[in-house]
Amino acid sequence: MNIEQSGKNLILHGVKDFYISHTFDCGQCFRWDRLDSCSYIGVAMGKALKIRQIDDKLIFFDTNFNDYYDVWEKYLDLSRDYGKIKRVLSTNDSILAKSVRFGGGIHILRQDAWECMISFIVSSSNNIPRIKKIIASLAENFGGKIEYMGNVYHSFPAPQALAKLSLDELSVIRAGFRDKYILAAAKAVASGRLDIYGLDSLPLDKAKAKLLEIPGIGNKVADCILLYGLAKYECFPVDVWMKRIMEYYYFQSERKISDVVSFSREKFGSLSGFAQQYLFFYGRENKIGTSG
DNA sequence: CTGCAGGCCGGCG
DNA sequence: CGCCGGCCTGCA
Repeated sequence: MNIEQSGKNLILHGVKDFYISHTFDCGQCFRWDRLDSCSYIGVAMGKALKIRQIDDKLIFFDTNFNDYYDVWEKYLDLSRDYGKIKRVLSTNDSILAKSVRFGGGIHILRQDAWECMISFIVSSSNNIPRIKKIIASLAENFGGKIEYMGNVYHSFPAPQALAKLSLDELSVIRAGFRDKYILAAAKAVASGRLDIYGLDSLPLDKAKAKLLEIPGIGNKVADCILLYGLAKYECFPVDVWMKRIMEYYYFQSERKISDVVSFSREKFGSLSGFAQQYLFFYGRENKIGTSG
């Protein structure tokens, strides 16, 4: 992989095991919008970015080396050897082998843990279009302005910016019953009671217990925060979709969510989170479980 | 118009 | 413990 500046754009050549369409459409993030078949625009880590992929070439529009190395390389997880992960997961597992072939460009984004926490609180009993709308509204109303390529975008608001709001002020984002959870989470982080960015240095069980103290965060939401925001790759978040997908491919009958989680973590070990992403993308794109 | 969406919480047996 | 109804809102 080599990188060059071309005018205002940055171009990465020789990209392997990464496709933006796989990565942005496998359910882990909510702030990227598809512009056309090979381009997306989004906001992450306080920066806006338009990105285009043509085969093994990635174009970062209006970006410099500093932003690439400080922000995007880590966020997009571009320095990890996904080829190795895919080989290990594909061994002796024909379902995963197919999933990996199908969604071979998936990366697990290293998202901001705080944004991740609020995003997955919002995801509870909700659908993706509305989740995206609520998070966009949160940023537009309470986040900072970002000027980029002649347009204005908005960063995800800081904990302090949300913690000082009343329920009434927050109601503009139309989050419904989740509004009180958002405020509680913001207050916990803003006050220092929850050191969200320090959780990655704790053992998994300790970190998870801390998250579960926040109202609105249960087992599934906690696993999402740990996996997508805190790089705890042994997590295997199971929502209703993953439950159906695992039942369809591995059990051929119904299982409790807790049993699906323990089975998967036992089977996939430290690569559980990666396995979950490949299976989720494969199952959903093949419409597994869309009607029972 | 009823039903329901990428869960969580609280009450009950 | 496990099970189940209710929850905001928007959209089919």
